[in-house]
Amino acid sequence: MREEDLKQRLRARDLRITPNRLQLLTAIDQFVGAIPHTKLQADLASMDRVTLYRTINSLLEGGLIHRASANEQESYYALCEDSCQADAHQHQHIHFKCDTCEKIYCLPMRQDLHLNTGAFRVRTFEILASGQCEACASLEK
Amino acid sequence: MREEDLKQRLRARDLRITPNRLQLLTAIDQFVGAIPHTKLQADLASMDRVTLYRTINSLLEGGLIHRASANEQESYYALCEDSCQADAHQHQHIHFKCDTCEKIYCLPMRQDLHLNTGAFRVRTFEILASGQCEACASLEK
DNA sequence: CCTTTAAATGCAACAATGTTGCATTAGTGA
DNA sequence: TCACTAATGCAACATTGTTGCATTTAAAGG
Repeated sequence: MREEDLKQRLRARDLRITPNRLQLLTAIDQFVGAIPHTKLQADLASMDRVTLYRTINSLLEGGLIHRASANEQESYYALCEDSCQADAHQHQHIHFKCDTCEKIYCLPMRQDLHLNTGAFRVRTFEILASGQCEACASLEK
Repeated sequence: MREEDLKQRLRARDLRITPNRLQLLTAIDQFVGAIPHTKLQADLASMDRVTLYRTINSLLEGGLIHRASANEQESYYALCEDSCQADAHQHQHIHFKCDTCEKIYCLPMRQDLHLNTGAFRVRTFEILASGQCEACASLEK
């Protein structure tokens, strides 16, 4: 994605354009799949550790990125779609962790999932899946 | 659940029966929904912090309990169904977090979910949902 | 019931992860 | 260019999770 596009996204959410934010967005954007926090910290070593946490938070609150869980301690981050609203993320996608390469992918949901949960009213949901990704599967053949 | 049942589960997995393990299982069993780690630590304050971590790990590996993610840092734990195998947990259920009371519930899946993920081969999955639970919904009326 | 042995426990120290306060710097609108 | 507020860096702290090691204990066999 071009830097101008990233700047545009920041402006759209009334977030100031700073070198740190652009660096962070670029790192997230260029990584295939959702990027682990530790990788961000390694890649953006020039940025203060605390600033990284706070910058991530700003972008989360602004709805530019979202956090992908993975049934572990570590957090992963990915860019949001344009359609995401800051207050009501509709991530109708699957966070898929490959058992082989350990990357986290954000896959689109190809069907409308209706969770039949009786009297429990579902507002949002997220699916964590694991298995083997396309790339690793084709390597095995 | 009776203590004898809990002991039986430990025996079935070749895990020694100790007061700590029984305490931990009882705490998890009696809590409505999946119990947060911090709550375990508070309830089992007599148990060493490290021992708690190790005991949880033993029970996880033995397949007596499972971890429920919740798009946050904190881990939650719940008893497994009898059908769970230690090596291949098939938790075809939904981890539902109530926005109001913040409890985590393990809801059964009432339908067979087929995740259409193309060349990505799904081995296991977990669904994290949030919204309003039955109890909180009925209080509002 | 006693002995033996490996597993479980408690404690200390450490490591990793995340947070808060505050002084300084920098982005943005006037 | 100025003024104002948000963003940053640094130090300190808090929380969460891990490792090593000496001691205790569950449970199997005589």
